[in-house]
Amino acid sequence: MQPDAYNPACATRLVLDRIADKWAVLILGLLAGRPTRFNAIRRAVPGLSQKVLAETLRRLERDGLLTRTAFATVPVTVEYALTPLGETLAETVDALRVWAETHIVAVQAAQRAYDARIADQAA
Amino acid sequence: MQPDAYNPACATRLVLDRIADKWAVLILGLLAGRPTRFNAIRRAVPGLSQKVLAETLRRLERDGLLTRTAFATVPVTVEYALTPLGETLAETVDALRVWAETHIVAVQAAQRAYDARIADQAA
DNA sequence: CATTCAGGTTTCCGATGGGAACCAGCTATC
DNA sequence: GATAGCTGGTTCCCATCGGAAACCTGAATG
Repeated sequence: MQPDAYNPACATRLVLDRIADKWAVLILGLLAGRPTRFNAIRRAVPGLSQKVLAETLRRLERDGLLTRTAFATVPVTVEYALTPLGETLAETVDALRVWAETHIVAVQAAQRAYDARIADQAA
Repeated sequence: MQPDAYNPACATRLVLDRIADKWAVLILGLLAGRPTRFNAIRRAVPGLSQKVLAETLRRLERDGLLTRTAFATVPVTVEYALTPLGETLAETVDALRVWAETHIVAVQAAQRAYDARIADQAA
């Protein structure tokens, strides 16, 4: 079968579903080039709950995008690092973050214009 | 304020949340370069419900990424087309789809390996 | 008169996501 | 010696979200 993200029977759909995720984007961007510990990620991504971080990391690990390494320190520290596969995705996904940061102003202006139009219609 | 997707108080977070969406990725990719009607999008993206399509299109319109044009035909036809801003985003998100289609095999292999490791642990 | 097409909206329900609390193991502090 | 703190999670509960299916308007068609 040819990979085709538009075919719901194609597993590509599942992969896309997994990587088109806000938290995954931020985590991959953060880990790019530098392994990071669980709580360090948490601190770097405010608003991300422990639960969702743990789940997201486990999914990314399962997908072969990052590795989880526990060190027998006290307390135990766990380090997450991108795999080569993960690094290739991080580059791709970081473009999304960059787009958001670059075009935020235009998007917000569009939102205000849209909302004004809607308000006029209602009036 | 500097745009910073890692700051939850920054609106960039909202934009990222909106564009890091499976359906938005597929829709933007589909509309790239060619305006498309509501039901044509629906047929091209199996699994996408009318409700979610309508909602997603309205959000993308509000964000200034596409335009909605109704033609007074019978029955009324509605055409959705990317704005220049939307085109720039479509290029970026399409990279995500391409990545998924390119690396699906590696991801699936990683998943099988992971699941086997877990099964071993349990046994 | 019923069906078909267009582009939606409404209703309902199950899955998902966030917040907060809890847990274990060890240490440093009072 | 009790308490608080660090580590990296897990569990519980509730609100929101997404999907399925039904319904809607309005005109043409058989």
